Amino acid sequence: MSDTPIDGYRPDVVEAKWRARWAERGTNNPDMDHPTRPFYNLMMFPYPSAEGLHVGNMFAFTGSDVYGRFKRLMGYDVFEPIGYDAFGIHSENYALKVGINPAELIPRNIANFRRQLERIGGMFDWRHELSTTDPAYYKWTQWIFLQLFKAGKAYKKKAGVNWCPNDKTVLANEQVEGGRCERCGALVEQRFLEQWFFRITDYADRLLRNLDTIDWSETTRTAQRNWLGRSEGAEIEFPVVAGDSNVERGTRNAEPIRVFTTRPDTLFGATFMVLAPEHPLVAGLTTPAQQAEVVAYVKASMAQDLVSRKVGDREKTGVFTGALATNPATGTRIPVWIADYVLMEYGTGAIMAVPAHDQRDFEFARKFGLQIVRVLAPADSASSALPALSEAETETHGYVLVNSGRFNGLPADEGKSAITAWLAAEDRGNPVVQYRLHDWCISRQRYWGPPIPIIYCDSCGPVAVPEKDLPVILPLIEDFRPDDSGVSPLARHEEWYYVPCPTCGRRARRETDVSDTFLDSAWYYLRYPSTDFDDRPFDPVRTRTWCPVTTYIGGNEHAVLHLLYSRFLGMVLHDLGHLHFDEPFTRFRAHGLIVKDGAKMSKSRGNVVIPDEYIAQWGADTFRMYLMFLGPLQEGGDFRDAGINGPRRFLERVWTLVGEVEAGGELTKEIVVRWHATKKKVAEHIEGLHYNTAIAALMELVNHMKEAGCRDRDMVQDLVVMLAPFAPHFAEENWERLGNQGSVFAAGWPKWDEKLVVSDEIEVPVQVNGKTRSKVRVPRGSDEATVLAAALADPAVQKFVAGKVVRKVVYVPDRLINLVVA
RNA sequence: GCCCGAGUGGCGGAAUGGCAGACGCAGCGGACUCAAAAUCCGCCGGGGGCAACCCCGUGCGAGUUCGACUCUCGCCUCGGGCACCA
Repeated sequence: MSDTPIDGYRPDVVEAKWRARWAERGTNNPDMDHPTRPFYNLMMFPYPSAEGLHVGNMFAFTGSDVYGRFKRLMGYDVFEPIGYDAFGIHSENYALKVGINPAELIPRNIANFRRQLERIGGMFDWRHELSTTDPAYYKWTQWIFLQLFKAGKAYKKKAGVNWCPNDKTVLANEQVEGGRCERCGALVEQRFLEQWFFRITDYADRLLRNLDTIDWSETTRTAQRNWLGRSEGAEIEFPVVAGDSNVERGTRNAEPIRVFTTRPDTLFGATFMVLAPEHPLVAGLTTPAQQAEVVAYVKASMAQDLVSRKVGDREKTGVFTGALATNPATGTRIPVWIADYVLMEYGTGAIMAVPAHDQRDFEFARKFGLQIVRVLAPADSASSALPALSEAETETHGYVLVNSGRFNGLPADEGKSAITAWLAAEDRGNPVVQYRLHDWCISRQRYWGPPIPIIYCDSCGPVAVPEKDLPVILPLIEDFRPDDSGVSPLARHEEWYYVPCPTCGRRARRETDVSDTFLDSAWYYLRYPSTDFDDRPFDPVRTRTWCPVTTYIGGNEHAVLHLLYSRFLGMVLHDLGHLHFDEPFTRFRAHGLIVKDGAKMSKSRGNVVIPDEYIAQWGADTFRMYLMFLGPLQEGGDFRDAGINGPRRFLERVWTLVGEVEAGGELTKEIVVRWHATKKKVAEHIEGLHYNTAIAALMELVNHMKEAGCRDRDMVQDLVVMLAPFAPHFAEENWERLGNQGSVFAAGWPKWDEKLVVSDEIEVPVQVNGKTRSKVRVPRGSDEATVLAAALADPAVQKFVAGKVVRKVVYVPDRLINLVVA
């Protein structure tokens, strides 16, 4: 009986005990007002789905938590908040599916998320928990809208928008994938509706430039650069022929057509022009003879959705307007066409078509029998013989201008600047920078979001809701189903819809659109430190103390949307004097994905793993260690539950080790070196988010201790501290078992002695002709002669050197010696 | 099509241009046990050899180097993003 261990490792007991202690003692709550070394450790907050957090979420949260806990041990006051991104189409669609109001559904989901997040042992400061659906939160989302509205950064315009006929709402361009709704997969159509936009394009240049100043994952920065889509080129004016010929043809409008091109070097090859069907000049240009055809084409292309129009491999279509324009370089008269491959929302909505050097123009010219003139040729080709093209020649490197008058012979890139300069001198064009980025459409004709705080008055126009009247509460309505009208269901709720005008007091109507979920999440990091203030969105002192976010970890699926919008809003709020910084996230790292059987986890694949049962069976600490041991945080890993044994066995071993400690024993030099080296190595690995190798280093130390029969108390204690970021409950319990008071997180990361990190005697591999043949033991820092002598004395080396001449010796101190023989 | 990222044992994965396969899983052998589990010890890329050892080996093909998983060039495959953006 007495030899039965009564203190075996019981994760459930240990974890429940420490969850309660942390809550009771406020272990995870930093001093918000007087931190000595504030560190804002942020993880992208989750959308509280009905299914709960899956293993992929747990991987990400734990990854962020390990880092926060590590920083805590390194002596920082770490603020690690958590909240819920609970508004949006996703929640609403689910609510529609199950027929329960999201206002009822969401709190349930949140409760489940909270339970899971507590169970996994996150170092969250629950005092600052938030949900975007809380009026105390969205009051300030509305306030932010008003700041942008007042600053002229929010505006309303009628816009061709992506309309999902199934979700019955407008979608942002970002929510359309391959012509289909990102959420439901329905084919998206084009509709024209009044929409609210934020002027993010005003910030395109700054959003791009600042990318060089922030410490972000390179993949994320690249994604943002591509999304911003900067191109340099020229805007060029093509006069519409106003002379007799056009008058005869019946063209009434002689306003010039402006085009944007990135290839001014090919100007001499522009043999026709194409306008987008929606282009305002189309009506005026069209000749009576072409009228019927043009009108029919415009109508047909408007009926299409915005997205399927943009599918690149479609057969080209278009019609001739009857008008002619003049190529400003050649003076030639060229026909003006309309075609839907030219998009109104990019550039000027009109192009000069250079079929010889642009594939789209080439296809169009082929189909409609338009002229193709080559104006670039390989520098080494005979100028006389230019064969007909079978596809557009888009290469520029090594190409020179031909058929381009006085620019002939110039390399393409020089031609670009020369022609642009000439156009500018002639006042027919100028250099221009274009961005692919569009303004951010923030309105949604839906129910489950913060109402946009605007009131429409017949006499005063659109009026901002006074800030004292915020929040505009989202009313709880029975029928939140969107309909086909293009108007939010809120319009059907009359006592909410009609309000007195804040300016004149007459009966007016509320804006019924709600704002995009991305607006909620674009500023939540600002709210966290200030959730205890209800009279301001973010307290200036708190914000100055904690922001910008020190380290942000999240998924790369938000590389362009959320992260770009947050940056934009940061810039706006900075420029309006609300923030002392304009980049919200100093350091951002994208975590990888957890895959299951080689495939991304998703509901549709049916391979989503729910962590609860694993945590119940193995404990949160084992599960955390297992997830972190799978692979590098930034790369993700393959979830196979067989491997969870490993970390559990390891924790058991450490548990046993703690029970066997003895103080003051003699330590071998070797084990001391390993001990110090591990303290350093693990810290470095965690800092670099290489948690898998950090854990491996701890395992190695334990293996060596067992091998050496070492049960040194100090060493075991350091081991427990180093385990704390990964297995926090376990570490707390063992810290206590070792006789310590208080939290292990107050202990600080174990100090290492730089002199003891490396041993005095080392093994140097000996290579002969680059192949390792032996190793020699020499004192650290030995010079070449010493190591060479030792190497040559080694029989294993002699075997390969005997009878040969050593031509060269490469010696890398303390690393390797290579003998080159022949 | 363009832009990122990645290809290493049966599996997850390690390796500032310097001992390829750390650490772990699975597997095999052994100890303990009436037995099993747990635990502990050993083996564990392929080929050859009784053995000491030797040869081959990091998606494929070249190259740079005393030395290449690592750098360069050209391919192949997979994952992700963008895409009629002028």
